[in-house]
Amino acid sequence: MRTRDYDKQARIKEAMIDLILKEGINGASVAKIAKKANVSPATIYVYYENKEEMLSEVFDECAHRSYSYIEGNLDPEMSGKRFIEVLMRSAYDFALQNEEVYSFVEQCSSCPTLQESVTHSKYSKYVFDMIHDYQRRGILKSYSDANVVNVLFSPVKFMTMNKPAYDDMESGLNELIAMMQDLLLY
Amino acid sequence: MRTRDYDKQARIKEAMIDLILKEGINGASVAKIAKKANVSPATIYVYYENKEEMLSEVFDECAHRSYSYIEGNLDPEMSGKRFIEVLMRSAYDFALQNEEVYSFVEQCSSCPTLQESVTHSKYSKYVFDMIHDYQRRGILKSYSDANVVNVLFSPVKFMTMNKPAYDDMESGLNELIAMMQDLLLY
Amino acid sequence: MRTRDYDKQARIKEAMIDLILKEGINGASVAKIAKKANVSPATIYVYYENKEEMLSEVFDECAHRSYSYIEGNLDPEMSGKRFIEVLMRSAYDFALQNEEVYSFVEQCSSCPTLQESVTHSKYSKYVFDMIHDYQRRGILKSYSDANVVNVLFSPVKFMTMNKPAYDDMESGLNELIAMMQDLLLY
Amino acid sequence: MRTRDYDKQARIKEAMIDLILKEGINGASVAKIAKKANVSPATIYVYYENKEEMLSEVFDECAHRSYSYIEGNLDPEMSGKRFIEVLMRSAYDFALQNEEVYSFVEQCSSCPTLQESVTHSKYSKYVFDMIHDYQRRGILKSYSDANVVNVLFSPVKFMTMNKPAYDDMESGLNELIAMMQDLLLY
DNA sequence: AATGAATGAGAGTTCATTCAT
DNA sequence: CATGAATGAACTCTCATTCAT
Repeated sequence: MRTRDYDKQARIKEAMIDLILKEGINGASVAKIAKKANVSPATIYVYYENKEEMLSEVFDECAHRSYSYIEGNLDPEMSGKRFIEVLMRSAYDFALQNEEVYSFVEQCSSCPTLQESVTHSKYSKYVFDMIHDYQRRGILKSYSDANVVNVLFSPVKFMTMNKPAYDDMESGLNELIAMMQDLLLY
Repeated sequence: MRTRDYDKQARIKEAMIDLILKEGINGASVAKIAKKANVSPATIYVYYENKEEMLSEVFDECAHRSYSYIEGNLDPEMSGKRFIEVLMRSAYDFALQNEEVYSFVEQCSSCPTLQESVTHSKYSKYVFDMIHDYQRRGILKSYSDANVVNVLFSPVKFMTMNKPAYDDMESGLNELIAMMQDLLLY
Repeated sequence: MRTRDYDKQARIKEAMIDLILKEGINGASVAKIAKKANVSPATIYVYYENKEEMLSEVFDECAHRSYSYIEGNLDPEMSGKRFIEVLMRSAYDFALQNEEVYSFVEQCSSCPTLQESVTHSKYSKYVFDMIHDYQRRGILKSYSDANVVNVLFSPVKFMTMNKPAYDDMESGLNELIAMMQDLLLY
Repeated sequence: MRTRDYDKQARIKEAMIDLILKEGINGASVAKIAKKANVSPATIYVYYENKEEMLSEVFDECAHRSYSYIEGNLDPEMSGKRFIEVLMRSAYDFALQNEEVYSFVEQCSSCPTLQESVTHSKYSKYVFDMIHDYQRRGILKSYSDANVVNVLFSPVKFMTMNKPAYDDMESGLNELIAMMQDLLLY
């Protein structure tokens, strides 16, 4: 259990994410966030210059959490096949377990006002380094970075956003992983 | 009585899409839309029950336009290789030429309030039928419908939303097409 | 059963009264009235100059219905005691049976905009004539017209508007009638 | 933080009552009230949740003021005759002097939306206690509470609302008081 | 006579933000 | 640092009414 007056900023972030997920980006007004976080609206402006900054900071943190999770599951020793599987499955699992955060990030990504702050560092250097390594070692086919990342992540994202299209998510994911292993590995 | 002015309705739709794209979904207020369309705010409510209905109706039309464009470029006689190329390139071209509409559709897709009206008929029956046909004729590998559609469309979408990740869009697209031909065809 | 296209004006009046009673005077917008009466908003302006005229005309008719009902129960031959009883009971019965109309009239009475058109002829000449007759014949005490009418009607109105104050309406009314007979008759 | 400005709240209340009386309940829009009270429309929502709450709160206060005034003129030592006179005259005086408030309360009473909050405690316990006392002492006839209150207040109310029916208000009131003394006292 | 379309004005309410303490 | 009060601007939507057929 958290202490009664734990970090205000954390409470604000949480409240914000919560509200965005429950009521959409429009539902997350400063007033509502303040009430949910149990602080005054004015207090929010002690921590953030304005609402846009709030959004982008919270977004960054969410994205970071996501990368960390994926990276935490990776291991430079694993085979190319396993690498692909772990990467895709991690992204998928994270999306399911933290559906909130993921959907929040998605929502921000398509909000024009935020797009600038978003595109930077969308995928972690760590993952790129591993990809390059597998390519150098002749395990991964030498497609362009952008497209490798693209086919590894965008179809997973598609799955989570189009669940109704899939009869069985688990086997759908397995098939997708197999497809990408087939496509990217020698 | 006055007859319904369908040009007016068209102007409203256009103004709406325009504004959403320029200022995001939040920037597209009824008042602004009305001003841009050169009608009174009240007039908008002659054509739409409320703002949500506006969004979803315009969304539907946009989605429809997109499918029509893609379908218009397809031809049952073409080879499997060409089918994949045309499909992906059409989706990409449409996204670029009608960047407005495409991005609008995207934006709506990640707006919680609209998600219900969105998932239905996301991809056209016509395309599914062609896919099944190619599969039956042993040209296309027999992956599940959902995943075939997934890998054909989501990476293209990814491209248009992550342009900065690509040095050269054209060659990026070509590579992507080649990858999918490799993946899906026998 | 009414014929399918019976008098439009009647339908408008009814719809209006209905709406006022169900949703209050503010709930009775021209648009809603039109929809309920199954006519176009514009049609209403064929019959009435504007909304105020509508209100006052409908009000007048309601008031008239009320007087007619009361007058219909009176009979010049009856005793003073009976006269008072019939007058009060009629007013009360009408209020209950036509609670709608009565409450509508009340509501109009306290709407400043309408007060001018209301005060005239609030009580019928017929009733006044009977009162004068009973007074001339030494049956009714010779209080001023205004006060006789006042004590005969306002307490009944009070009852209908303060039902919760009464345990049993019927016996409350009986007592009230007895009181006024005691007060007004020699 | 800024301290609540109770003068501001008072100005809002006053503005509201003022407007309701001059232009009716419909004429008292939030914007107009705000302008008259010299505050921003948004400020009103600092003090009241919504317009309905505004109305009912202001109504309550007005009703309270009215009771207080009447009670202030009563004295347990006075004779039954005097009690009736003071009660009716106070009600009448208050209605005239604070015609605004009184008419406002009336208007609210017949507004369907407010009727719930209105019926409670319409007449003060203090007055009831005095009535019971006079009855126990054999001074006041033992009619039911509801009817005693009814005949003491509703005719006065009638007077103030039907002034044109009276040639001379003062003598009209005197007659009415005499009538009720006659009716209610042994 | 009758109507659906159209509208300017305004309704109640919430917004992101600043002020004063 | 932290806050409730305060706000102008903007929000979605409805109003009574008129227009064009």
